Amino acid sequence: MNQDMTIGREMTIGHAAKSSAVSAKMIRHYESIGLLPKAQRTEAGYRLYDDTDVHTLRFIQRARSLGFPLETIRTLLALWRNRRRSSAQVKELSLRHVAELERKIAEMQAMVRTLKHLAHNCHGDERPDCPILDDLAG
Amino acid sequence: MNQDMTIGREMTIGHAAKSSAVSAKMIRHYESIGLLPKAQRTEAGYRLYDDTDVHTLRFIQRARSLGFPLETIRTLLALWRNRRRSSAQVKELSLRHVAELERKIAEMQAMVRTLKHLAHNCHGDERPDCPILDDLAG
DNA sequence: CCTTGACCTTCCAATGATGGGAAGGTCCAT
DNA sequence: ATGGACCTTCCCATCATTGGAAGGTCAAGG
Repeated sequence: MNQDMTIGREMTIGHAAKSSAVSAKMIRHYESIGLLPKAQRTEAGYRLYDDTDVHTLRFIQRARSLGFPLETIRTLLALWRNRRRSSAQVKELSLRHVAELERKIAEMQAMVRTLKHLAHNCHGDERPDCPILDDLAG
Repeated sequence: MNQDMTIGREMTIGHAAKSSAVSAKMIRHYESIGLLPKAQRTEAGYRLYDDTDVHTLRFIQRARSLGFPLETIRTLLALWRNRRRSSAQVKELSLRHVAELERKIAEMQAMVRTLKHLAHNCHGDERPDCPILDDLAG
């Protein structure tokens, strides 16, 4: 009687999407690249997800929100599932990702510094003279 | 006698690429999307570039190195060529770009902060316990 | 004259993560 | 039975760039 309400938490892709904050489009995509196992299907071909699947999707979503690339997330998922993992591996992956983020941040900060300097020296009025264009023109 | 050496600075795409630090591939691509005018051609169909073209390519290269997207560079090139431009327009484009860069920087910095915090609390040894995975798993 | 190697050409495809949309099938309530 | 809200697969677009295949051109040297 309460089988549908409390036990069988199977849901269609739209519900799994809302529960995990991962779009249905991306859920299908993750399955297609093997990041998620192939979902169960109804007789009509609809994908079905359970709580475990949603848990995995949330894991992916959180990892994406921290900027991890999907290939790294693939490894993180394997480590998460592996009870004999070493935390050193996870930490290593994370710190490499941090290093990559910091590299990109530094790159962008250099751009910002240069641009602010150039813009600071630009009148920004109706006159055509512009140190920004002068810089770009070499 | 010195026509080839000093006056006719026409060169093939490979030379233009080296002179501008823009790859031949990208020069062709920029032409195909209309960022560069169609290059002159030899009878055999080889593209030919002169100093003005190389100047434009360097402009693009420099703008790319400051992170400007190609569509913005299209506008910057038009302003560069327009003697009646207002420096205000250039400054506006630049500051919008700076704002976008700063937005991305802040986003990445938040990721770095979180990841460093998590990694700091991770033993990073052979044990499986890992606050990073705990966080991702929610 | 012919070969070799370094150029050049166009066209197609991949990257990484995501979104948009078409064409068509399914499910459920009215 | 009809409509609307789902679902399916498939293709395409983004952004800037690179890689490669298949083939043409050019200059130097044997």
